[in-house]
Amino acid sequence: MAVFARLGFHEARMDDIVQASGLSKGALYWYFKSKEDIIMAISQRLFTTDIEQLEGMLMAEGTVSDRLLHLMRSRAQGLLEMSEVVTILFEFYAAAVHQSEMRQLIKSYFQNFHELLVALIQQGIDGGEFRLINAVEAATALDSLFEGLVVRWLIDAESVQWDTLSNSAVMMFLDGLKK
Amino acid sequence: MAVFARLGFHEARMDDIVQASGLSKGALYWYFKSKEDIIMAISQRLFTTDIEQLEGMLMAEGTVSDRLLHLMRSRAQGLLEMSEVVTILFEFYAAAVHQSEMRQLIKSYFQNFHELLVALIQQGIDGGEFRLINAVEAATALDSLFEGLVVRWLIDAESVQWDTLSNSAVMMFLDGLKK
Amino acid sequence: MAVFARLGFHEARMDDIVQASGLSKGALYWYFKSKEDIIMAISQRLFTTDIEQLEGMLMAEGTVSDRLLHLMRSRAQGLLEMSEVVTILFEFYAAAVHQSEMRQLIKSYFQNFHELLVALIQQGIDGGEFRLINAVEAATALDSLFEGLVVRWLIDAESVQWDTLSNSAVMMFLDGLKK
Amino acid sequence: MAVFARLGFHEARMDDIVQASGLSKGALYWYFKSKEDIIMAISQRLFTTDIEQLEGMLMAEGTVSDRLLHLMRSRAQGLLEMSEVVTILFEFYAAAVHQSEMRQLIKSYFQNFHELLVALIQQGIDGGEFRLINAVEAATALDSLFEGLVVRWLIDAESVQWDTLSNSAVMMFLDGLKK
DNA sequence: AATGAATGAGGATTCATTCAT
DNA sequence: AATGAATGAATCCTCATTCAT
Repeated sequence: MAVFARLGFHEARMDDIVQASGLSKGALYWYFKSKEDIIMAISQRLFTTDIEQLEGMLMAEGTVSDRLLHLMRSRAQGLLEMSEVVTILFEFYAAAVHQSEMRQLIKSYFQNFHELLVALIQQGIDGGEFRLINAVEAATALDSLFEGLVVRWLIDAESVQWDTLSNSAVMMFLDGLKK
Repeated sequence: MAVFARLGFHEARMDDIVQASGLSKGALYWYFKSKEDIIMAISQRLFTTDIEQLEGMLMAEGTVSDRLLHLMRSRAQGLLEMSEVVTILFEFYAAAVHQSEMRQLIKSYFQNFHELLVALIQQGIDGGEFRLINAVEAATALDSLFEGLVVRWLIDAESVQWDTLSNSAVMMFLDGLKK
Repeated sequence: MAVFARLGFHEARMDDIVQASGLSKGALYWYFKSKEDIIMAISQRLFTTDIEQLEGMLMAEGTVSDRLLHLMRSRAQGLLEMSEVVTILFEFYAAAVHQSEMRQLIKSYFQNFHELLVALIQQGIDGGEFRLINAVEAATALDSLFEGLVVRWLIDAESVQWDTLSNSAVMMFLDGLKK
Repeated sequence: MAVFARLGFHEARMDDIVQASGLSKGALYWYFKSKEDIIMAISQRLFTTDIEQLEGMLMAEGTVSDRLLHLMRSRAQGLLEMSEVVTILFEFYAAAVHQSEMRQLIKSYFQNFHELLVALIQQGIDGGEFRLINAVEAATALDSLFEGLVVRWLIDAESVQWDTLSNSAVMMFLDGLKK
């Protein structure tokens, strides 16, 4: 992951990975049958949702707004922790456009979050915390808001201050949903 | 652009471009000194803002909300019109991570929109249409919302219905800004 | 051909061919898309019968025996002239076992000679020169006699003296056909 | 042998042999020190003449013609019995061209038969069954006839009907030798 | 301005063989 | 005797770029 993050999928040479991994060329190919295979393995790790954690959110205490805020903050936290490595994200997105396997994987990843958001927002509506909005559209918007912040951050790190933004941006949006 | 959109930057061969362009190999190199050069030329075309159009927005009639809505809709419209070709977007983003020239270009592109949004939102605040919010943060959020929709759309076209979403998602958000 | 004859298909490196041909690596691949392709091209040249020459035999003057003898001698002559290169023959035969394209080619090559022999022998029977034998079987035998001499010669050059053998061996056989 | 017959020497991987043999990689290398070594071991088995059987021929009852006919038929029988595996023959011949050890082995194998044939034919001459021909040349021709049938058969199985041919072809030839 | 044959450094992959266990 | 993970030299092929015409 470090090698791909540093050089990109195409510029990264198998020799770079050999060196970084401490494996021999043969050993690397013993574990992964091709460069492509390594990329797929990484994507699997990167785009696998911790479903239990998500479901925990659904059951958690507190207002829906608070929980959504918390969810976004913890996702932001996750990104920051692996910031050395997230730069590959676009490589995966780019690959997804041309490879259906990759596309499926990322699609599912997106959908998992999306479904959680829909469920949470519906809770908010049912519980009288939110107005009678379209939960699916609201979830898509919130999803996109987050995804867009990630994009902006990757292109121009300084333009996105996670600590303040993940609060204020999401709160602004949630304000629009509230009664 | 069509070739790159179809194959991606790395998979696209100069011979593919030669064929698609109807030029000879020599002629292609007569006009562009390298593959890199073609990519930069495309990026220049893709990430150049029509400043005048943006400034027109600032002066236009109507409520700020309406104008923001209109802006988002026309950007969405623009994307849809070149949907054959937008799939290269991630390639450019990926390239931006490793090449400062590309990064600068996209950064500026983002910033142009961002500044317009800041100005518009400030108008809204000053005119009493919006609450006393942080205009920069609100603009970043709105920016990101749009950018995120694009990402989701590219990965999973069906999950983003531009015609309804660019309305409702943005409106939801704007509701959060309103008094 | 020289390279393959010297080293065999597998031991011969593309670099050897590059060197022997005076081409650059790129140029070699410009003309032949793979090593396989070169081998197929050579086989095409090697296993292409000069049909006209064969047909000439059919019309020629003289007894059938004389003409058969002459045919065998001229085939032997042909082999000797390219003796530097015939050593690849087994490589082609071995390849034919596993590749149908190669097998077809060699099969046709064999069949061309076979058909000529059948026709000639039939002439001999019809003209009263030969006994009432099965022309197809006789042709197969004569074919095989020649092919077997080639095999023995390639394995053990000294055991086959073309100048005397192509005479005496064939004549012995023809004696068996005569009235 | 089965693996080599199916794939050829070069295409056959040690892993293929490992799998086919049921041995582990280490065990395979415990018994054979290299791929080459396996090939040589197979060749030894394949190109070892049953000298006693041959000598039996010399002493056997019956006319020389009958015994020659019987010899050829039993060789043909032998080939048919291992027809799954004979396809490697060309691989060995091809190898013989470049490796003197292999060449020697096959040469000796050929010579054993050759010497038997010479002896038998000489018997025929001495016994008045055959004309006063050159026994060595006649033996070479008969050898070659058989070898050529094998070649034709391997390339185009249908063109050689062993049951009828090993009779008629050889008989035709023998007719040429008879008084 | 245009052509397209030629270049060759570079790179992913293979696979016979080894060796610690 | 047996295992199978590990080795890395060797090889085919690619493809952006050049340049004589």
